[in-house]
Amino acid sequence: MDERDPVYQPNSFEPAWAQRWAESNPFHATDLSGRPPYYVLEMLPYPSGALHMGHVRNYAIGDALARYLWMRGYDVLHPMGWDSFGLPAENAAIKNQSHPRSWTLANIAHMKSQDQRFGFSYDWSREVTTCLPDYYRWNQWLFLRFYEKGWAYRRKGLVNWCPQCATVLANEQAEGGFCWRHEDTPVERRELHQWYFRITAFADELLRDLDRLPDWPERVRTMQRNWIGRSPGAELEFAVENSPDRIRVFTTRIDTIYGASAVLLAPEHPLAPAGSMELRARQAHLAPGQEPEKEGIFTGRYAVNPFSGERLPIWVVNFVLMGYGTGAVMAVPAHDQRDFDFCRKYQLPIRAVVQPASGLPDTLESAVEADGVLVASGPFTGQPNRAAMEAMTQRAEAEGFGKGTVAYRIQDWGISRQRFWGTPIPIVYCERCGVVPVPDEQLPVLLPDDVHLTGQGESPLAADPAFSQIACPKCGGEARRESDTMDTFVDSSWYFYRYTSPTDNTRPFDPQAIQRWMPVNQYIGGIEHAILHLIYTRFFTKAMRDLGLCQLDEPVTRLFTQGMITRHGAKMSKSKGNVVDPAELIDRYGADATRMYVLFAAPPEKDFDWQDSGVEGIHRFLARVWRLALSSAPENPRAAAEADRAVLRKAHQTLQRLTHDFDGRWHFNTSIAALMELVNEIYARSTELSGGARQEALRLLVLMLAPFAPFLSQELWTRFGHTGAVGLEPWPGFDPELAREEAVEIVVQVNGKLRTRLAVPRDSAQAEIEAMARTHPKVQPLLPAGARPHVIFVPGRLLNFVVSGPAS
RNA sequence: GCCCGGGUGGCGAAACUGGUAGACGCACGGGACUUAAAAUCCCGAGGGCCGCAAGGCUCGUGCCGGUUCGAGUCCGGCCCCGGGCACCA
Repeated sequence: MDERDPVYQPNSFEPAWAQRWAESNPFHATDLSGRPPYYVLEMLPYPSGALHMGHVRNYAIGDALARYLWMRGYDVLHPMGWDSFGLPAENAAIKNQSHPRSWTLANIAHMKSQDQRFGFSYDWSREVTTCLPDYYRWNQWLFLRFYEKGWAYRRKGLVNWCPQCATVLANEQAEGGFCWRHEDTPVERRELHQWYFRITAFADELLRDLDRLPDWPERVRTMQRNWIGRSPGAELEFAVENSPDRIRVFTTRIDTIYGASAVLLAPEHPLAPAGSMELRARQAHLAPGQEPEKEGIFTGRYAVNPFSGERLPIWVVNFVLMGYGTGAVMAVPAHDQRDFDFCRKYQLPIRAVVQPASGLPDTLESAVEADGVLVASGPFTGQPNRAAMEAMTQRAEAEGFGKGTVAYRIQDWGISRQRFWGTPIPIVYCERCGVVPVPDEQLPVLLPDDVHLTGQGESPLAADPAFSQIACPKCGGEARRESDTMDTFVDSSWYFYRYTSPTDNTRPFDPQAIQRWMPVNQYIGGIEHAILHLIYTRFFTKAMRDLGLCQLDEPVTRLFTQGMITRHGAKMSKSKGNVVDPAELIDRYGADATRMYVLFAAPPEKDFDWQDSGVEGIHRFLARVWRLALSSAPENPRAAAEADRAVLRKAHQTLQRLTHDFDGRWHFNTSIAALMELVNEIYARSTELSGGARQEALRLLVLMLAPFAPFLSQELWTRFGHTGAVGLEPWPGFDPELAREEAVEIVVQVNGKLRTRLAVPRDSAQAEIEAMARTHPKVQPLLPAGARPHVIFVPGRLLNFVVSGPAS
């Protein structure tokens, strides 16, 4: 290499370091050291084949933080693993006539090597792969504990079915009536036996504890609040005329019951007459989010208002949901807009029973949902409606036809999937004994090695007699294994507990390791997991706590949601052809430049649009550092103390800014900008700098680059003659004395308008500055002679003369 | 419709508690080096107007208004973009 003009060629040294790190695993959390623990976690990826830019952004953020924390003296747990069950592996297996495992493990190997090529500081000794029996046996074990508690149960129910996936979807995965993987495929409803996790038992706590997560983004907490959807109200029983049937109705507005005009049933309601589903069929082909016209069919039957004794016609309508409340409501058109629209269309009576302070119009043109005083409400007339709610609920309870209750939008989590590549549900069905859990000592229930996947029809495991036909663990008689597998969101609900003791083969995790590492100090991932994964994992924590497995209420203290990377204004996708492949960028610019660019382009929480030319700029910057560090320093006989001071001042100011950025908002774009400024300063002063100052500035620069450009900083650190990992060096402390600016620029304003700037020594007194400013040719003519203008002085910043009247 | 974000040069952005708007970078222009180019190093640059020039004046952070000596930042109203939820009784 030419000593005078060293050329920055990252690919000449990055791979060697990557390999060395892969072998020596320098960033392993020790459990033993005196350092305080810190758990930095990035969401584990699905091994789809190769890293994409979204991964790179996620990991570059986490890695900068993890490396910084190592340098700050923490014992950092920074693990990585693979969310490796799931449908794409099955599809690939069908295509390649192979086992899903081989495709999955090959992808993992490749993506792991990419992670290593990027220099991410993962502790690879803790790698967790969810599709391996070592991991999924604990899914099964946890399932059995849940089963014992009644939190895992089986029932027949209407489920969301995606014809593309050929499997069931959780409600969370079927939002808006479309599959989360196949956004154009409408979800069908099927009735199947399914296993459920009783997440609703924790709904209240999941909601309440959101208030104990101040370091989660408000956005995520709001989304979870809405998703849980708690509504306090009352459940009331309506008798049906000439029938023993009862209809249970849920309402949040019991106060309006004297204004009820009808009882409305969802088409799926057990008392809805045959043919009611007709109403649903007609709304099946609407785009998501489109509300169909309200429609109903009168059943010919009547219910009795338990408060007024009034006869109310029973209708089946298309706008009542079976999955919420009781699947039946009372229609109070005067005080609910939906009921209003419906009753007006079918000419049912509309009677107001709550009069707001502003009064009621003669004819209602829309529902009145405001609070007020009850009218025409029997004995409750004249009461404020809020107070009446309580009184009426009490009466319903006293007379035994109702009670106060709370409805939730969230429903139990259906976890059964009719797929092969997932955790087998450890249950056996015996003709004699019924549902029999697999005994712990028979775990894991292994997935068979020889499979014939077709992608057609029912569950692949059901079709495999070697798997499904077994002896009952209880009576030894003929029995059948459950052939469904678990939703992969089960796998990701507790994987980060496993990182703390990944090789424990006696239990899912070691409570002592949990004690040291959990909760996760900092979790980093995409906003798309705001509800699914992040609710499930909170649920698991609470359930495991109640099982005595850990003592945590919440799994994650701080959550950071990174922004999306788009290109040409759209999310990167193969079908749009706007994908940028990280591997190509490494070939061209190296790993350092690639990961540093995604941090430089925008603050990490913001979306940003990919600019191809941007990486080039970072590459140029790193090359500039390279040349600066490795060119032989010019002999500077004229070395000036002033230059030395200026450069060291800049270096310490940079340190201050970086430390601040890391400890605060993580605006790494400005951290990197500060590093660029420092480099510019060293360049500008290089001919007047003493050797010692130059060396010290470069030392600080290389240490500060370590969290962002680990390869370059390690290479330079080594070439400077140090041994060992630069990433484990202590983060330099900044010296406020050195960082302090000696001269400041004071802005001089007249009436708030900038007139001039004065360079003054740092601690100049106001009187001194004021005297200079008054006589300044730009200022003096604007000050009325003889007058004493009001002066506003902000030390170190500005001086403002306030003169009344026109300033000329 | 409801709930969050967000609107600043040609572009990505910066401005932390109200105090120099546009740091840093991309793209661009000029210069140095070179036979030449690339690379590199240095310089320039928000718009408009005036000036041969040094320089000066003026407008400017989506729009309208307010508070303040002073507003990108605070308050009120509106427009636009992105995201989430959406018949939840």
